[in-house]
Amino acid sequence: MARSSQTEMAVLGGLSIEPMTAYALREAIRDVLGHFWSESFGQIYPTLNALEEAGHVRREGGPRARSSVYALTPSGLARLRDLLAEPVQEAQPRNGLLLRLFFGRVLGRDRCLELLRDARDRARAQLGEYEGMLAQLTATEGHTPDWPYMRLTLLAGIHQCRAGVAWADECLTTLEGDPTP
Amino acid sequence: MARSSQTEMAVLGGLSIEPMTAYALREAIRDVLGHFWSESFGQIYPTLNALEEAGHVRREGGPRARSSVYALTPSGLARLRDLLAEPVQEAQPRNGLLLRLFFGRVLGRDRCLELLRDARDRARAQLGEYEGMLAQLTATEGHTPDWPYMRLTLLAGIHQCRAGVAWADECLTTLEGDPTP
DNA sequence: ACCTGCATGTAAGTCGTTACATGATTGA
DNA sequence: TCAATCATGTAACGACTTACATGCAGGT
Repeated sequence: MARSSQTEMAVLGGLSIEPMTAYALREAIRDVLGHFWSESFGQIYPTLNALEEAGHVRREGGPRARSSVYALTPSGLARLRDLLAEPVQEAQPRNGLLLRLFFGRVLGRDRCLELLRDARDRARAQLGEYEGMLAQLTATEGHTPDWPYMRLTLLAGIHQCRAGVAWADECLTTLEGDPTP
Repeated sequence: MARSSQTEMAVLGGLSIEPMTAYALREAIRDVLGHFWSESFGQIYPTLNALEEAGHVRREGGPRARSSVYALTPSGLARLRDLLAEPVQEAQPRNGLLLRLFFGRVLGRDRCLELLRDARDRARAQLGEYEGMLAQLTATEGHTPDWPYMRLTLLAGIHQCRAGVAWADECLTTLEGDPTP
């Protein structure tokens, strides 16, 4: 068994795009899924070993080679399908920014304004990045069957950022106009 | 030392609103901070004990009483201020819905459409709840100095939900119109 | 008499990160 | 030759959840 079905899903899914080394897999997860997923080495290596033992991935190059490429087997693809079909399990929310703002009376209004301005600026910067990535992706339309699905996740990031900017702006306006210190 | 500064922050913050029992604290965190924070009993009790030992909270009623109320001490308030001023540490993102959609080619278009419709409906329902809560909160304007800060976090939820609905709608339109199976 | 809700805690287990240890390859 | 990057793994630790164990109070 892999460490968790969520990690297993990300690993099998990554290999369903194309075979690669554990190292490349981690980079791909960081660079491509980065805005909605993350895995660390400490998860990826044990998971790959477990998946190999279960016959869900095939290791080419062997453990002694300087680099081994993992590829999905038919049973691995079936396993991925099963995992993807499982109900979505939401992580319980933990938003450090909102926690600090909620206790804003203790933190002080000025600090809250700083936090909000910061959040807005980061959301704006992030939005620019996503829009650039979307433009790049749009240029390669049709190159891969994964294209429409990759686009979905980028759009999610874009909508989130826009909402973040709008929220921070609205809050800044009301808080700045507030006479109470 | 408490288990983690994040849990400590939530616990001290809760008691900064008003003194209460561990049980009530957990309920308050679930009901009031629920849309952006969560803590379980297994975290709250040990944290309260550690905080009492450190002198940051005072326990009234003692461990033998059927119910003991915890109150913030001056040093606890100072500790809370320090914690709130610490830089926000973002949890690494883990969005199970987006992970599934990203591998949508394997999952199948129909399943993806289901997921999106479901996400949209849940976002809509959630939005209604938040708007109700905001109306309720607006009615008690000025009753507590925490008011403007509570409002911020509710607004965040509302903006998030609206973005979620708009995103799902946009994705549904493009995916449904897509001829590729 | 019994059930529900309030209340307090512990223990085991899962999940995940971080730091450490190691070594090959490649380009400056 | 030296640094950076690619590459593979392990061990220790930390955080958090879940399930369990217990008991009182109040209403039906």
